Amino acid sequence: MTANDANSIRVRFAPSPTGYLHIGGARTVLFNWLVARRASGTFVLRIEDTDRTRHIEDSVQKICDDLRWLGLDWDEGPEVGGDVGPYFQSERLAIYNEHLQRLLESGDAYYAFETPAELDAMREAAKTAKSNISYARPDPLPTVEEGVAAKAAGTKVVVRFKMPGTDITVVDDILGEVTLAADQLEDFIIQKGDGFPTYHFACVADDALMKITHVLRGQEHLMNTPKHVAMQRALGFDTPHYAHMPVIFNMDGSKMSKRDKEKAIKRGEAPPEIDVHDFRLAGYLPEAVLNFIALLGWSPGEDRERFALDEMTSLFSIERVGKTNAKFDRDKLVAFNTDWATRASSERLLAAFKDYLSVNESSLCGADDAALARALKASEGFRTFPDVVKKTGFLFKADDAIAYDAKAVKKVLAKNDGAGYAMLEHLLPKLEALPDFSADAIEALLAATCEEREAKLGQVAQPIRVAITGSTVSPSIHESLEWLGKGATLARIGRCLAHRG
RNA sequence: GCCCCCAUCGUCUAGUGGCCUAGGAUACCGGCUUUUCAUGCCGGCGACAGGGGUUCGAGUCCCCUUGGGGGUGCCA
Repeated sequence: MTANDANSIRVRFAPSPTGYLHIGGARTVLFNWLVARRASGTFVLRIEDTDRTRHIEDSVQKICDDLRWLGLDWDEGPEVGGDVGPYFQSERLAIYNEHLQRLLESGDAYYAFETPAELDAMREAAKTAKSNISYARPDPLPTVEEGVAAKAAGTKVVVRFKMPGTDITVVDDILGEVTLAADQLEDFIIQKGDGFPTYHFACVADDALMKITHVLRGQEHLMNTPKHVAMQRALGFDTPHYAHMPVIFNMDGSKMSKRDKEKAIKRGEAPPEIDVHDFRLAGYLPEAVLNFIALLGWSPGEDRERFALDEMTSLFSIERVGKTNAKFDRDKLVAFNTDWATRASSERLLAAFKDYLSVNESSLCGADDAALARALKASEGFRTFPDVVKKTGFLFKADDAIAYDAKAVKKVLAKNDGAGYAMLEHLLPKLEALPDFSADAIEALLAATCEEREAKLGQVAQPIRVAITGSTVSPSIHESLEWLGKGATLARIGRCLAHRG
């Protein structure tokens, strides 16, 4: 069976280009992608750019980049094309108009002339009247001719879909049957005053025309579905399988919104990661992000929870997607990342680390692969990539660029009448005299020093650490010194001593 | 207001009438390992929202209440 068989599964992810890919959107893509790959079906990427006021430049590029970073590819869509394109809704206006005409001719849609202000007033009135429906269908309905004439005269007109007046039941693969009463369903706009279709209409037309068989989307779309089903019936389209997934929230129960970042900055806090790109910048592994978000609303059972994309693909099924909204627990994500980083091959880790440095325009970008790989190795057990930089960054700096952390200096060097400084003074000539500046030789020297001074290793190692890194964090002291080299080690200790007082 | 969806440890979840004195993960607490920061290992704390039914038996089925979420746009 090939992906083009008439009965094969086709799914889609249809973002609107309003910025980076949101982490919740990533979960939606993932589940769709999993359904497609599991069934050897087709995954379509479609851009819903029908709202010109919200369009943000470069969004499509960014979304594509984020998907690539996650390792989720698409079979049809931007950059790759396909047989049922175009895949940008803004390029499909002629197609929408054709189907809109059918609706107009069959009487399932009609022109409407209310202005936005008038509609606002109607909504207000409905509110005070405690009515379910705010839009009163005109009686008699405007004729097509009246609509065309009004348009020709330059009046902004919209087209509304005429709901059938019956209850509508949606069959959802996650939620089961959901019925909405006729008196809850009012006529809605399918073509805006600017001639663009609304989401409802474009989505229904495209899903049908692109032969989408399964629609997996967020639960916020559940109430839209009866409208979509009604249009499908009027248009003679098949209704695809629907599956509405639970929503992802912040730990405090609020929505995960891009605005959270600005709010946090205003409060002087670090901005939280919200978009996929944020997690990339923050030094997470896409494997960990994917693994973590897969578990938000889905579980394969049997207490299994660590798996890569290929394992997820064979484990996934819509039947096992839950109904309960989830909260995004960053602590657990960090734990997953730590685990994935520990288990990743050195090649994989190096590639991911270089990507991290690159997107952050880090000064370590210029370092060679061997040095970076060594930094990774020396940082084993790190949680996210910033930890690696924090731990090994001193190796990539000039000797005189080391800044001393005041707390570290006080605690390790200045305390006890400058015991740390004294230790450095004691150590400096010994290190200088060391013919072989290897980790083993350094270890032997430090061990001997401990014995002769009746000191613990920490009392010897910590002053050195602060002298060469400016902080109390580095890889093992032996490894650090060997790597730094004799010249830089002596220079830094000398400089540290000179800074005293 | 009206409509719809949901409800197991702080969090993510397993559980599809007896295997549940409710399992795992993460967080938290304690201990061990350790030259720093991490990691790792061991142990502990910790939940079926409440109330009615149904049944020999309910976390699992039904109803009500409460709580959370969503919809009610010329946004998607």
